[in-house]
Amino acid sequence: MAKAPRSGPYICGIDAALDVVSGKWKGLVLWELHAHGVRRFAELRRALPGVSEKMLTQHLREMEADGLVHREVYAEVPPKVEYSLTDAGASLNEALRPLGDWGRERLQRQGLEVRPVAERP
Amino acid sequence: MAKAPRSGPYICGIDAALDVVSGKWKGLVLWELHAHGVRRFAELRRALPGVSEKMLTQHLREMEADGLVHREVYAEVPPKVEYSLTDAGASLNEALRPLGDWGRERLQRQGLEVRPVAERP
DNA sequence: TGCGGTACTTACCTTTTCGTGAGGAGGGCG
DNA sequence: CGCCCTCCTCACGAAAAGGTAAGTACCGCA
Repeated sequence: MAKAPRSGPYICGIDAALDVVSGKWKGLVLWELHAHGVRRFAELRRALPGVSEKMLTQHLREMEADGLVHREVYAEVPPKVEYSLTDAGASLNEALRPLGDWGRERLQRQGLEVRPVAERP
Repeated sequence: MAKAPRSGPYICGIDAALDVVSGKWKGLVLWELHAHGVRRFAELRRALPGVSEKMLTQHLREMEADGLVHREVYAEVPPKVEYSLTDAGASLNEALRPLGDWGRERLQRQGLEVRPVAERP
C-alpha cells in the first residue's frame, strides 16, 4: 500500500504541495538530499536520527512516485541504491526555502533548540 | 487534548514550519483568512467544503495556540466569533506562497482539477 | 562459524488524526 | 411550543500514520 491517491480534488496549490511534503521525514529527506546531492540509503538513515528503516523506505517510495526523488539501483553485491533530487524535487526545495526561513525565525523567537543534522547549505 | 507539543526537538526550520501547517485544513484556513482578512466561524465552514465543525474548531484552536490566528469573541447573542491572521500568520502565508505556486504548477503539469473555493488573491 | 553491513519486506501493534453524531445555551421566528 | 440560528464541546469509532521487530539474501571479515 503505497498511499491512497487522495480522495477529493485539491482546492489550491498549497493544498497540493502540502500533500506531497507532509510525512514525518519528507521535509528532512528533501533537505538532506539538497545539501548533499546524492545519498545512499544508509547515509540518509544515519542523517535522520530516529527514523526507522520502514518509514524511510516508505517515504522514499512515495517521493519517488511523486516524482521528487530519483532512485538508482546498482545490481551489485552488496546492494547499493543512490537517491537524488529530480528537477521537481529541486524546485520544490526552492519553494520550501522561505518556509524554512520562517520556521527558523520562529524557533529563534521561541528560544527552542535546533539540532543540526549535518552542515547546512 | 489540544495537541502534544511535539516530542523531540526540531531538526531544521522546515521541520518546524511543517509541524504548524500540517493538518487537513490548516493550509486552507490560512488561505481563506489571507484572502478575506476577517472571517466568522460559519463563513470559514462554508468556505471549506467537507470540513466538520469539530475539525474546524480544533484546527483554529491549534493555530491560535501557535500564534497564527487571532480569535475575537463578541459576548453577544447570538454568539459571534471573528478570526483573522496575526502578523506571524501573515508572514507564514508569505512564506507559503512559493509553495503554493509550486503546487499549482504541479497540478497543471498533471492536468489535475482545482476546485476554487473563492476568488483568490 | 558467526557477525556485521547492504537495502529492503512483512507482520503486528500503538498512536494520532479525522469523521459522525449528539447536546447545549441563548435567543428569533412562525 | 417547537425549530433554527450561533459556536462550540463531548463521546465514540474508523482510518491513517507511525513504530517495533523479525526475516531475506548475499558478501567480507575474523
